[in-house]
Amino acid sequence: MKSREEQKFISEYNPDEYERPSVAVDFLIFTIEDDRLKVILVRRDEMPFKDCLALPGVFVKMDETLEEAALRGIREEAGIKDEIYLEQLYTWGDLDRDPRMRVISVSYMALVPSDRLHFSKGMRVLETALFDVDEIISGNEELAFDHRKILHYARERIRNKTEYSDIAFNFVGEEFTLPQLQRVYEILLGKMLYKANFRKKINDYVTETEKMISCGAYRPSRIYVRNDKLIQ
Amino acid sequence: MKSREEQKFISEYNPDEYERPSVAVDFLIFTIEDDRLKVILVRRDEMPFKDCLALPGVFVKMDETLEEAALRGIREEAGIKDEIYLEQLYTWGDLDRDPRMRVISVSYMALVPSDRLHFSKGMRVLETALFDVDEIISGNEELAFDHRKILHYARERIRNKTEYSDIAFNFVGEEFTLPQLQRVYEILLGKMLYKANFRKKINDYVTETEKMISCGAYRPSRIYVRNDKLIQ
DNA sequence: ACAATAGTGTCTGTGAGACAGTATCGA
DNA sequence: TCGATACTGTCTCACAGACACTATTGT
Repeated sequence: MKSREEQKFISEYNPDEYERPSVAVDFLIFTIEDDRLKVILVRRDEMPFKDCLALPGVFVKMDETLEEAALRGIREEAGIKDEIYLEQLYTWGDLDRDPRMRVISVSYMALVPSDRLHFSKGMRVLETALFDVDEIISGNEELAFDHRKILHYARERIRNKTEYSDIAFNFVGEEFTLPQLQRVYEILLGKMLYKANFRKKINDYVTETEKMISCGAYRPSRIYVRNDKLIQ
Repeated sequence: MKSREEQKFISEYNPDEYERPSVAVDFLIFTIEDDRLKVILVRRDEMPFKDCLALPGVFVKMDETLEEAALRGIREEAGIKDEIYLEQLYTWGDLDRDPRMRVISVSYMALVPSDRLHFSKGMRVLETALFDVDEIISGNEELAFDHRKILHYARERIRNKTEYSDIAFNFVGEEFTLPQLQRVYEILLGKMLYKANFRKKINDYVTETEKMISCGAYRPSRIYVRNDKLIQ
């Protein structure tokens, strides 16, 4: 039997000698559908939190990076082949996150246009579907683990970054109209915007094409592309 | 021997059955000293990267949260008793970060006024000292692991948040003069500021006191405090 | 012609940046 | 009185916000 001092030394400096937490990656796949910000959630088919909604996630394997683990899970869950916007959000390490054992979760968020999503129901899950983010956050339905908190954190991050970055572009395809893009901004910011001001603001980030599109009736819109897509 | 399919199933869904990475917390303790942004680094006394500079860090114990692990390490390393500004930065999970084994590192940064630091040399370390951040980042000295990348990331974060938040206040004490605070902003942003403009900008966040202070010679400065400190 | 959506011109207020000026100390 | 630092007033210009206006389609 080792002395208490030796034990302390070992547990602090030699990670081979003491218990390790599990490391998971949870991912928030956001999209815009029917004029609402939505996120992919799964309904759990096992304990704990059976029948509850949860963020999809995977455990990190020894031969993959965190981002690779996230992409693997996202590909499985949402059937996305192409390149997508992926950003590490935050790492959650509370002791009682998971009642079974100590799990540290690194959360990633992906922003995708809705037409790129093709999800199939995953294993050990009752359903996989898109849910209205605001309704889930302020609703009464119980979410598994600390996933409501994570979703709330991500929602704030999106709102903030919409103000000072161009992440909103990730919700539209390569080609888009300015009314479409403005609608995305309005949904993310939760407020209406003036057309003229919006166009002045994003003018430097977009380039007009020759193409027009009639979405429904009335005057058609001009199709634009992102500037950096052109430069490449 | 289990079948390949069974193996896959287990490795994906039952974290008890497969190998886990180690989880560490690395912390960047920043302060301002001699008109420079500085960070606490240790010189390693063991392999790998023996004699190299490294960020201080600890392995996360099973009975402490990530933030508790960071605070424990910071208290040991920098002798800080009081409450300090602490912010999670990013989680680094590349496969070859540590040549010995798979280590996932959650990085935290702390911002402290220099008069609160009282560091003693830690165990298994040759020295613990403050280093000029810009010199380390652009210098030639080898840093252990991916710690130069982490330091660079933190430096950018500080610069960005100085623009749109009040984190700079964490480098001064409870009481401060506006010339002192302006100097902090200038160091963090890497550029000179106009007195009048600076004062207009921060006017809403500070409250003047009756006290004055003569730092050296010439006209003394008025002492200010943060607004939220007064409200509490 | 009219309804509905796409797109533009312009006024105003706010705030950052630049700089000149005044105030108060020690020597 | 002078040098050095603390502090203030104000001009300019860019830009976000608000709103009115014109343009182009389908019915």
